[in-house]
Amino acid sequence: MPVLRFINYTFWTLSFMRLSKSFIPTVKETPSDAVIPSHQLMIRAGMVRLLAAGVYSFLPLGQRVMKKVMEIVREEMDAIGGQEFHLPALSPIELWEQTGRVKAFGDNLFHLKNRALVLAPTHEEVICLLAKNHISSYKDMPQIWYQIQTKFRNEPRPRSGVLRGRQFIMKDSYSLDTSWEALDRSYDLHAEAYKKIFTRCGLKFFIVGASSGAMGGTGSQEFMMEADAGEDVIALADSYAANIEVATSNVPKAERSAESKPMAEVHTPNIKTIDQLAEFLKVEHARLAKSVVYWADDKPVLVLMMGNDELNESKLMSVMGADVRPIEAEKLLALTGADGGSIGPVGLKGFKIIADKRLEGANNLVSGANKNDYHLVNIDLQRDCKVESYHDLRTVQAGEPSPDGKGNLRIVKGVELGHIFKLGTKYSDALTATFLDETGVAHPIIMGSYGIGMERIVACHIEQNHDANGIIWDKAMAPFQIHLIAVSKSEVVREMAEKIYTDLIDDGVEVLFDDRVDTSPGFKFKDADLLGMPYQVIVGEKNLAAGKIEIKERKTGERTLVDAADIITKIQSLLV
RNA sequence: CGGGGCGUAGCGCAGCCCGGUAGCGCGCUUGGUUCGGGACCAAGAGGCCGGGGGUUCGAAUCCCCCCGCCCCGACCA
Repeated sequence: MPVLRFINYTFWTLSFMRLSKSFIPTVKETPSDAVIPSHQLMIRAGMVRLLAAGVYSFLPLGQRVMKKVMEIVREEMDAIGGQEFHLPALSPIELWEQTGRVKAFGDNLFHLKNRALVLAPTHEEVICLLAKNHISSYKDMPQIWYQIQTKFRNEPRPRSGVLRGRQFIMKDSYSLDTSWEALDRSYDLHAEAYKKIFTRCGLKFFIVGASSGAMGGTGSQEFMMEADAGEDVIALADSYAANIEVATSNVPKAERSAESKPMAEVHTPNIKTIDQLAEFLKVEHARLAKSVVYWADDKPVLVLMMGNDELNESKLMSVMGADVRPIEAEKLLALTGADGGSIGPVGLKGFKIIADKRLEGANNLVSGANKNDYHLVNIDLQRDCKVESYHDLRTVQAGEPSPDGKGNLRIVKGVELGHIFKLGTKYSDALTATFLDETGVAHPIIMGSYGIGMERIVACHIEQNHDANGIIWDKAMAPFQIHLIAVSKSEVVREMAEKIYTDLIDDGVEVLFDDRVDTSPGFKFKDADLLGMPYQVIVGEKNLAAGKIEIKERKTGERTLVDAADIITKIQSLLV
């Protein structure tokens, strides 16, 4: 559509550029600070430069790619009825105090010294405030509000280039609904839009069940890309995928024996670990109830885990509805009279006691006697102590059977591209954002929130699409579709290349023209592969003498000779 | 925040152990020769050796403090 293309480069951005006049500072050597391919290549291709830890300048080429991604995101958000906003980065701190998130974000929130403002790390509060002031009737909903805007988070350790920065661009959207069913619809619309966005961006991704963490709410899913550089750990099976924070598996429970034997105290000198204990007492791990002691906010809680099962802090946090942290060794001694290896549930006073589901109803168990170097054997959790409740609290391990019965779990690392949350009424309650229903009764607005990391899409695309020579852009993401190279500075070559350049511009084709005169052919080819446009159009003297122009596909390396007269038509056919 | 590494020309690095006032490659400038896979020759420009303090006749080099960057961990919508 020629008209759209016209709009494209008139109002949006120039769709053509001469390399001789552009600022695209490519570098030959791999920067020593960069470890992962996307980071190395984004620097080498002149897309970004570091300004401070976790803070990057986007240079023209990088900015073009970001704009491509933003356009895709805009189109898909608009398609589900989203309305674009631009909310401020500066935000009054009182607003964040009202929702308890000054504390929740802690040091991760940037505070301003000379005003009572914070730099917004996300925008639930601002959205909710707008809703509180202007949404008053069920007739005003549903709404989907979004923006593509810079977020600030004081990450303790930025890393992996733009994958984890202290400042980054996020597409964040928020749904406002009158009911939980309506929230489900808004949530599903987002899930579908996200699938389209990541597919259009040429990313291989998968969706996992996730923890809501400090965002609060009733459910969430993450859109992940498998990558060693990732910071999330994912459990995957044939048809199951979940963040390790919430992943479950079909491991067997500790069996309850028919007979509960009498409990007895056993001297276990110098036994510190579960493995030593199992060896010393000659019992299997399923008979051991390991005690792990945490603070849940300021209350001590003893958690019983089977054998060597690892306690999952995220799960514990959800169960307790509180911040959790391991208890200090001295405090533990003071409260129980024993050290870490000898703690148990029997006769323990002042502790909330919960246990992993694997131990539910078990008997003839071994646990600490709350006396150093002593354990109790034949504990019956129903008979001998008060376990308040059982929950899934363990961290799954690779090789365990999938909870849906299909295959075994494998554990992979992933990068979180997007995250969608059913928030519910957490923010509308805190800020009293209510609406009146058909009968005139007030209810809190039901919210959802949804985020996509823009830089992550770009970096992940490069992680998945590169080779030893450089980036390999997908057409949808490429800053330019065509990298036109005038191989030599001979008159005929230059004239032909110039003609192709202007013809492509007239046609609305995005073209980067390597018109540099004092640069050797090899240098131009290396740059072209590094920058990674989908097609290179190579105008060289010998081919041209035979009336031919070469097209090289970056992805396959495949070269085609085309009659000079047909070159524009040929290029057009490639870009359909 | 804990552990480790690094900071010397725009970039990548050597020199530091063993103190004597700075070097290599790339890039850059000028001239010339090249022109299909990061060309060659010649002549140049460019550094408060991250900052401060100390030791010493003398510090890039040894000692102390600080700052910055990277990696591992902790943390993380």
